[in-house]
Amino acid sequence: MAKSYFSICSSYSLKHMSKTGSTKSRASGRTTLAAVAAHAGVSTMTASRALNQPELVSDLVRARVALAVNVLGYVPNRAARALASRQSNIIVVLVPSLSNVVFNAVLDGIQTVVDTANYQLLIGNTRYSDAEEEKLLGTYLQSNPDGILLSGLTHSPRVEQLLAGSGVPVVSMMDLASDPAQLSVGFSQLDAGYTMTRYLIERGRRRIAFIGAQLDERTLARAAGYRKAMQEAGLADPRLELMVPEASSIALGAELLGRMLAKAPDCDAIFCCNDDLAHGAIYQCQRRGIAVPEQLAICGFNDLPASAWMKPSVTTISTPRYQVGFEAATLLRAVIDGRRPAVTRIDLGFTLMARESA
Amino acid sequence: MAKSYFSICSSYSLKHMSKTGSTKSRASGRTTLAAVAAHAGVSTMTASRALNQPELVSDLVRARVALAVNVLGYVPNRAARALASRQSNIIVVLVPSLSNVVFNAVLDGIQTVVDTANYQLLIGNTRYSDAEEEKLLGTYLQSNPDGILLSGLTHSPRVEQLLAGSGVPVVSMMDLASDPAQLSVGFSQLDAGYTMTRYLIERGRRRIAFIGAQLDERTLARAAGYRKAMQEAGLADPRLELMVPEASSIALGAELLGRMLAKAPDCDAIFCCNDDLAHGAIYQCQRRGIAVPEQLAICGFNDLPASAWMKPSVTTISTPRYQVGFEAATLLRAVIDGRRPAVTRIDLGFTLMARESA
DNA sequence: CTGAAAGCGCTTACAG
DNA sequence: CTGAAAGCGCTTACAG
Repeated sequence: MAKSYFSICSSYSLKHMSKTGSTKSRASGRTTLAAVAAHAGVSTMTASRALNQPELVSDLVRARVALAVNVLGYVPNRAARALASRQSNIIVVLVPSLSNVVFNAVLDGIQTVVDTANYQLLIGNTRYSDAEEEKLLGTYLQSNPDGILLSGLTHSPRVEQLLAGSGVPVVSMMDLASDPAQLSVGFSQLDAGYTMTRYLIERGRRRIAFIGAQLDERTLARAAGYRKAMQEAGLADPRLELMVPEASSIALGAELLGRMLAKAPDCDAIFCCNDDLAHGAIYQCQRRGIAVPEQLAICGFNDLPASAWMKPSVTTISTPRYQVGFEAATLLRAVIDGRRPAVTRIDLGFTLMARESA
Repeated sequence: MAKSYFSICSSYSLKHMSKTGSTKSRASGRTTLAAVAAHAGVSTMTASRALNQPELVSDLVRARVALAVNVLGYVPNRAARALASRQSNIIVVLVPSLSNVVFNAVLDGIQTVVDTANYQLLIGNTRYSDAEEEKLLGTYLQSNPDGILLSGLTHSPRVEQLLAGSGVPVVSMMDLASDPAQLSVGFSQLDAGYTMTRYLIERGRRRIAFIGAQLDERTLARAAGYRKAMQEAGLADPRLELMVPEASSIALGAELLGRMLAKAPDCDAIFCCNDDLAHGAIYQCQRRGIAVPEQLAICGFNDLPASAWMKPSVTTISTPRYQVGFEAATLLRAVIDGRRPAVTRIDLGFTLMARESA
């Protein structure tokens, strides 16, 4: 099979060469639409139409062009198409992490929508860094994307400037924008933090600590929700907060548990800003012989797969991440297609999963 | 800042419009290199050189072009560049999963290499499906990539055909090719499976089971290594193997533990084809009151972060996934740059992590 | 060190 | 339903 493919290629090359003459050619050597058209005995633009708007072309032409495509092994040149049509069919997605299950699910949701169209996804990992985000956006803007999907509501001035200058439609994912002019899909991170803290208070916990890492906008919003609930209940105490800029991990959770306990030995619950930290904290408790939840309640955020299976299972907030990706991409497509969305802010909510650990 | 940016844009637009005249223009409206050149008072190609080969241009020209770029907010059009230069500066990466920590690390390693050059990564998630891989490759080939990074050694005939037809250099990741003409970076999955099984045998285990999911090439190679060791030791028994096509997960590991125990109640060790399954199996043991490793030894593969922290910690194989990505991308770059690699098969090895669970 | 011309491989109006 | 011409925004030889 591979062999016949090669021979077809070379026979075409010969024809092509003799036609063009042996003068310096800048051609790439790959089969062009012009070659397909010649093979099918139609003009280039008719061949183009047969491929892109087949309903505008006669059955005969469509069949002959299809045959030529197969025989010559034609692969359209996307760069040429993008240049001529001034439409890249590219959607850029910027996420702060690829190793985070949350953003994997978001990407999955986006992919599902994108797969139904002829879009190509340009995925960028900002690694929670403004500088990286600026760099990636600058690079990806060169590809003239039709739309952009961003994680989070707030971005650096440089990013805002690039975005404004490009005029490309943007949808923000994960949290809800206060400005209705900003398209956003997610849920209120602050409300979720508040809800979890209220849950702990209602279960009788009083010295509730908050452990936060990475300090990205979502962690900060969850912390704000925690603080609000603690203040309302008259339980607020700054010594109960431990915020570090390092990346979340199980190892960090284990370490922060120790630091928190040293800082506030009387704390009776720990709200971890995500499940990775919660898992690490629980494993550390197991190593230290601290009973969870009897001595210390521990809860997380995001409901990672392990949270339901661990012993004790982990109380956490389940987040609609797949839906976030799906709805954000759907919204973006609508805007790209020129439809004015009725709702500019899509709240997908969250669910408290009460389990054994808190 | 955003405001001043806008005003610059519009003032330029006016100039541009008046120059072009009000005839039907197909222009995108974005600043072109020609506009930059005009602003700097040089020809378009000199402006191009100032940007791409600054050393070939006078200091004065370089400065004037740089100024024009800033004033006009020029963003190069990648499609135009790709078309004119017949070089896309795109590298395609196809991985079977994005939610797997292993491939996240591989992508990280690739990114590190790619970031040092002006390459753009086109990341595709094949979801362990040949059909998806064919579709993605077909689409990505339209972008005329300079190189391709593939996961695994074997691919469908259609993929092989597309690859051969494109003439684009390919490096295979994760396992080692037997054919030296095929560029590969990874380690022997079979040897790793063999090594783990030998370890269990040497620790006195006799009824060693193998649990495999997904049944991708790597799982199959690990199973082959397991089988080889079991046969050599005269311990082989088909009832000790449980292979299912479903995707690996903690939940599946928990389920398969039950099925394995029902199938072979006398088994004294379970080699799980990856850590997700091992974690699920261990959690299930905790729920059933089965002592690990006393009653049943359980080991995994890949050394996920939780494996070192769980109680019991998990015996597993640590794999050089970041290095795989890094070395594969480095090798691919060398080939793209026309260097003939001295070694076509890079063995990065693996490490057995002996911990509490086995 | 700099430039006029041609061309990369497509699609877009405009005709017929 | 089909086609001749122009153009998208860059870079590549080739000169000077």
